Amino acid sequence: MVKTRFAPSPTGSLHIGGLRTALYAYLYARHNNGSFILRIEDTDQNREVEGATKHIIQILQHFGLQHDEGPTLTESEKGPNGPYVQSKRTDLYRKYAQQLLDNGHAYRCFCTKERLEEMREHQTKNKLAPMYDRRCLDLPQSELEQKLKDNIPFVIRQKIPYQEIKFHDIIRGTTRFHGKTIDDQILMKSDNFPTYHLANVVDDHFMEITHVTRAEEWISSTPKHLFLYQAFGWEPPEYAHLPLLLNEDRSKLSKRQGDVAVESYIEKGYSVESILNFIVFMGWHPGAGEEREIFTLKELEEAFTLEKVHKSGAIFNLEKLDWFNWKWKKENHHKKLLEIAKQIDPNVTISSPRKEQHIFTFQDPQLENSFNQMRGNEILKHCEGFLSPKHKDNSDKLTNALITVEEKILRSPNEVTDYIDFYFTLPQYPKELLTHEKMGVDSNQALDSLKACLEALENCPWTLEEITKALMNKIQEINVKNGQLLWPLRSALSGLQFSPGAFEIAFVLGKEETINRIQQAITKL
RNA sequence: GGGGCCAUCGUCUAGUGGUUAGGACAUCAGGUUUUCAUCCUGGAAACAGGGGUUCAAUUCCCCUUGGCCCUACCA
Repeated sequence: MVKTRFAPSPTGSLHIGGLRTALYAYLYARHNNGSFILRIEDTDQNREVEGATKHIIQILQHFGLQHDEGPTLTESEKGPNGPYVQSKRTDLYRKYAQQLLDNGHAYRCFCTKERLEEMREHQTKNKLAPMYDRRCLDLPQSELEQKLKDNIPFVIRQKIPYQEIKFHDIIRGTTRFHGKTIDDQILMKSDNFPTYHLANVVDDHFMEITHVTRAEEWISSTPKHLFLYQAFGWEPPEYAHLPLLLNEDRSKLSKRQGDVAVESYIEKGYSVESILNFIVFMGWHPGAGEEREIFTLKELEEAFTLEKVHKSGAIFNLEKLDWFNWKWKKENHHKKLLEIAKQIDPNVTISSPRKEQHIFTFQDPQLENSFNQMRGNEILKHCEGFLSPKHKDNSDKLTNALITVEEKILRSPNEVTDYIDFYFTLPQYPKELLTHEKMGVDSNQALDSLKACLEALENCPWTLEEITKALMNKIQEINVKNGQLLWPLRSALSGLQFSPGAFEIAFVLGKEETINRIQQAITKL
């Protein structure tokens, strides 16, 4: 059975690259009806961040990447091969470190950090590879015993065999290394905690991991791990080294050059689906003949194979994420509106002048009202967190206002305040805004048009339909082009260069405020 | 310095020993729309370079170049 694992260290919020690594491991396990394990690698006590483990579990859960074995939110664990937190397994690592010592595959090293530093400095200066010089490899028995008796701190180093080693990687094929180029790795630190290399091998073995999926940066450590498997006489797992996620300048994706915390993308309003789709395609593609652009998690589970993962890194470019997010939200929003409309009025007529845009015509204006109310609530869900308090007071007005900027909110919910503020406060604007040369609106025309609007709206019942009808009739009556009347009206009502259409704005503002704004504009001209 | 990995439009990518090298995002132009957006149509845009192998190479091999990763008592 296939068994994969995600093994993060709890050093802070989950990195977006880490999420992708987890996703690939999860998908591969599910694709093969295997299991997916979460293991916490907290062997560096200095870097551990309080609450990070919980945070990681929550994020994985948020994305639906349920693990079959590992720690849980209730601080218990599930699975037969626990504990799944390395700091609780230290006895195991000590036992196997001792075994390595006994078999001559490892040795104690008493060198101080200062000496190691000096040695490295010297090597670098002489253009040599910085590597441990094995001074402590063959310490005479008496000296060794004396140092132990004196309680001199030591580490345990792996004795790397000076021989060639090759291994197969599912993504990259065969790679060769020579032992002579590999440093004698520290396996146990002087605080008696293991390093990644030892803990990782021991755990993967006892947790029966069949496929190790991890980032490319681990390739050069793989021979060390393989030598360890050799020393223990264990069967190594299959490896798949994943391509890196890159900064704009092609270096490894880092905090310094942008946001890498998964959490912050969730906070910014990116949906689970869009994040998942975005990251899964940075480094993988199902191959020829695949035309779907957006996958559900289930569909990904079916489609995913490690063989189709790419070799080269991918630049983490947010433009596409924005597109995924918007596309997904839009589709879902319109699906939902369709549902709601049919629920409210089974006889509703729906026309679709454009792709994924619908015009709903209800039998009864009363039904239309309740539909609009629900529609507004739907939009509100997308932007609630970004709404400024001063817009929250008038709920009817808010609902209608939101509907007029629906698409824009789906695209960037965080800008909702900018989109709707003009409904609540008329911006200061120059009188030039009311004119438009290309459309044939000079200030005389603007004045005439606005006065005509006043006439048209004076006795107009205040529904969107009636407002539209009244103004369009007026346009015919005074014989101007649409834009000649509608441009000055729209700009008078919004005070903005760009805004929703004049009819909708008038409807949202209400009769009194509409007339008021038109009159204000007239005094400017 | 040593070791390793990688290389198709700006970005994510499809693809093949013979293709007009395909798609998406971004971008540009035109159209629809009272403005912006949306929507529709169209355009520009890539096989890093040099050698082989071959009738034929973007595809296979080698070299060069470039980028990246590792080179910690971090993972």
